[in-house]
Amino acid sequence: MGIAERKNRQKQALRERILDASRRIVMREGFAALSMRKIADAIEYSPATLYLHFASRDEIAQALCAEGYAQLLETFVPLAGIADPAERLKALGRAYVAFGVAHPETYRLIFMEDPSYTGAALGGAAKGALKGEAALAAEAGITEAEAASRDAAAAEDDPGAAALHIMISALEQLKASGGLPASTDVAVWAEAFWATLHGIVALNLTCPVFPTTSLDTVVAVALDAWLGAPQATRDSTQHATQHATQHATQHATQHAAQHAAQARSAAASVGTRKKKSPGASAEAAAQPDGEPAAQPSRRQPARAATASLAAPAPKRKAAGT
Amino acid sequence: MGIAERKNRQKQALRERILDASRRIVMREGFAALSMRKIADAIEYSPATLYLHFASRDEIAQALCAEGYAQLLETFVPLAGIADPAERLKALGRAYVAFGVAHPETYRLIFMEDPSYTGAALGGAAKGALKGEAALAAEAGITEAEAASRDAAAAEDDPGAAALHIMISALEQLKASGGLPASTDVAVWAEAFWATLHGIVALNLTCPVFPTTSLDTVVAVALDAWLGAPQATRDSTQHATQHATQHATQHATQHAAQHAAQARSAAASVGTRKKKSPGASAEAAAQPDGEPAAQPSRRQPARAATASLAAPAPKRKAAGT
DNA sequence: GTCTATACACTGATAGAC
DNA sequence: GTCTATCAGTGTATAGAC
Repeated sequence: MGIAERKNRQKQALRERILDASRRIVMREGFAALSMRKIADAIEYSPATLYLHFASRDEIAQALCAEGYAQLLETFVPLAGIADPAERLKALGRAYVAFGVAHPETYRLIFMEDPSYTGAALGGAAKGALKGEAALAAEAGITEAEAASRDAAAAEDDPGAAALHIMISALEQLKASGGLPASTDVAVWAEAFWATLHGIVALNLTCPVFPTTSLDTVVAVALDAWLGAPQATRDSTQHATQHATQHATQHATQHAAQHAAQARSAAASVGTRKKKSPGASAEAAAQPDGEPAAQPSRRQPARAATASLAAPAPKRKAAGT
Repeated sequence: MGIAERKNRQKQALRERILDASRRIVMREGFAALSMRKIADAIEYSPATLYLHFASRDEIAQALCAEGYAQLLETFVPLAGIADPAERLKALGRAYVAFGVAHPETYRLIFMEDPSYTGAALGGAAKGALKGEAALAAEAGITEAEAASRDAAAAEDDPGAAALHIMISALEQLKASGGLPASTDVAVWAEAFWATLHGIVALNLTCPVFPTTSLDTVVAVALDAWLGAPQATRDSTQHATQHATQHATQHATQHAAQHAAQARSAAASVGTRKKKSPGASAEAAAQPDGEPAAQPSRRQPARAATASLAAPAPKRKAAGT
């Protein structure tokens, strides 16, 4: 069956080329600029060929989403080893925001574009993760290391669920160690916490005046609100929600940022897209390096100064112009 | 100059008709389905005519955004009268989420679609609002009633800034009355708080598995995290972030929901859009009532059960199919 | 089985005739 | 002021060549 295998390999290779080209287009021009014709031009095939490998543009987008989830998970995994659950959650939160800011197009695609995209890698499994598998594991006395390895195993199946798992188990441990009231509903708490992080990233990507000061400061305030001030033992202050806006959390932020930055070298994009430029796609395909040649974006000067990580957001609008 | 005035009136009338038709299309089929041709069909003019009143589709969208901001502000104004600043902030938070869930297409358009839309009504004025005008007012000893009337005055100019103002002044009062540490940076706190609310709404509109339980519960947890448990005086508990997940906050939630629901009668939408149906737009235009004839959406059965307010989210994807 | 060429029904936007 | 005709683009479907 060598022939069949070779054909299969070729098919997979073409599929990979399609995804490569798509990824490049999305990162260069934003998801809205991703068109079947553009992909076809980039890989030098006819548009119809794409449909032999993907049923629709949406399916390509979902494949890219799966990659994005895996990428986000990679950002989380090394942080799962942090001993203190509260610190671990904070590190995860910072890494989450850093990821969204460092890879705006990826984040947009995964969490802000379409429910079918978001659900693609966050379907039933994620629901299971939120519902209490972790709770059972924690109550059974599973160690952190064991939990981490189980997360890693689950990662290949469903990165989204795995990422959730990392957070949930930290939460369970925090609760078990008295860091949270026993009455806390872990699933609800986790969702609300996630929503906070998502809100910060989403507003940063969408709202021109957010944040007015520093993104790190906002993140620090949010983490303190949810997890208490860092160096206090959390029973010495009478109002744990606030205090210490920009203290010792800084180094951890930088660590997370570093990690996120290395996961994928700077997602740059074009502020003002060219109108026509025939052959631009072919040129892109010829470029061997997958990542873009950083082209400075000055869409919102205030933004560049305020975000600690490079986070240009292209005007994503394909259609005809 | 009676002739000129009449012409001006006619021009304004057509502009209004364009916006009316656009609003209807967005609420029926989602923003992505808003096309110039569809609007033109609805008002029975040629597509080119639209460009005499709006420079582009984006400009129409921005006009719709301005309406949406005003609508959101209307939801806030009556809540500005709540005496206790903490309760006021909670009511505002609940109203915000309720608004987003009740008017998903409006919310999407305003806060999740495009930075230029979000910035349209939230430009420099909002930045000013966050920067400390409110702080000065509060320190000068301005009463709540006076502040509210000033907000109302500002509303016509910039609803977005006015809405922010309402929140910021509540925050200032809370801080002044000792509800927050003196070291709190009000602008940062407000942004982080807003991000939490936005995250809840945005995930609810985008992520199929959010929330796994009840939206109200998640909101309650988030409000407690930021503002402390409701009936405690906020210094009796050693860890104020948690406690009381679903206690007495319920009646207030219902109040907010009621208000949001009355502001605009149920934003319904179409789950699976028809493929062609020539004449559908004209039919829509003929319908005198601006609001849609509720057409049940069963996109995500879990969603309908989980959200306490009607929140169908159409598959927003125009393009050709 | 793989792929291309062609076609269809759309999109936003514009030039120019009336 | 309004419309017709048109441009350059879109996702997708299908007939038919290899």
